[in-house]
Amino acid sequence: MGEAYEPRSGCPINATIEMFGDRWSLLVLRDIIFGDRRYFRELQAGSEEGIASNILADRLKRLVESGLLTREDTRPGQRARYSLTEPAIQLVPVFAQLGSWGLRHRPTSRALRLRAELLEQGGPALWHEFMDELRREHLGSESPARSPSVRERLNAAYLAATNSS
Amino acid sequence: MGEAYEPRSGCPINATIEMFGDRWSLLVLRDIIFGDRRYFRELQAGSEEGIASNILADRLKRLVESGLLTREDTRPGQRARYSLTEPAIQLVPVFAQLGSWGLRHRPTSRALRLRAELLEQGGPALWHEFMDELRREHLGSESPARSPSVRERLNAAYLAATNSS
DNA sequence: ACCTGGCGGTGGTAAATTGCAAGCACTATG
DNA sequence: CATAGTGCTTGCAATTTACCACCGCCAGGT
Repeated sequence: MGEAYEPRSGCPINATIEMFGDRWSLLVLRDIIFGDRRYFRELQAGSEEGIASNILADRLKRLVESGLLTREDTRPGQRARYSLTEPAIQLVPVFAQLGSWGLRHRPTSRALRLRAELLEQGGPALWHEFMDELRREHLGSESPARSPSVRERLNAAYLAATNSS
Repeated sequence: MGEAYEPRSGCPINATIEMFGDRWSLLVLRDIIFGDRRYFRELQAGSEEGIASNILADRLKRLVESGLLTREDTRPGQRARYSLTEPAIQLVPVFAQLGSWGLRHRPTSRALRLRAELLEQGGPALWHEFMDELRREHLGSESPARSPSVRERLNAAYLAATNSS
């Protein structure tokens, strides 16, 4: 994977799977999108699944090469911020469907399930509101911010569940 | 992967990725769902991406173990038919979103792109019609069949594109 | 100048996965 | 009896993945 290589077939589903069809790429993007993690160590330390540092480094590099992330270029030793690109932001509906399927057919923890449930209930309208929010944060687009943000709502539900259980 | 193992985390997205997060599982399901391939050699010979027989055998076994497919049990030497289960049928919206993303952000061939475009234009209504169709074919549920079927429509568009180009 | 802690990684190694080519046991057909 | 077709299985080499420890760089404090 990585840069622009030739896909095995011209099928859109295959072409997508070839970019994300591994155990980590989508999880890294998930943490950036829903967890608002922008820096290497934030991503590593906050990882639910415990990603190893070299795998995280490799995936970040591939995601940058394939145009899903941009990396603020800094001198070595200084922390660099990663930002989503428009293609990555458009993965929100994919995440919503993956989450919906998972909460119906896989064992999940109550707190983490809530995000997927809210995204499902909110439907495409909520997804697009969230995508606009991500464009503001990551692309610096100039559109009015609503409050509370979608992520704040998702996190509030998560926190409420972890405290009350 | 395979049978019911403990997921790395309780996140629905991760739980889903752990089932399909490889380069072949989803493609096998795609061919069964959209290509109506039900037998081992049909799947191997018709594969756009050229799956090897041992990998196909492994993935079919895992998909059966994890409850996404059922295998008609036959005497050895006789061909066995694979059928989708309800969880697998509910992957249709996931495929639709993966296809939509792929045709916007990845190079795809015109003919194969059409299926994804039709699924996108049809929206959730078409997805559910298609899922009902799959339930009839694979689960033997008793509901009235419409004509032409969704798959017939998808394939007709595909064939029209391959002939005219 | 020097230490300290945070920063984004790299290297070594072992395990798992993949892909290719053959072959196998069985059944149905002629 | 031979042939073709069924769903796989077996070796084996090559690649990929993953875990662990460790590294060099820079900023800030003293």
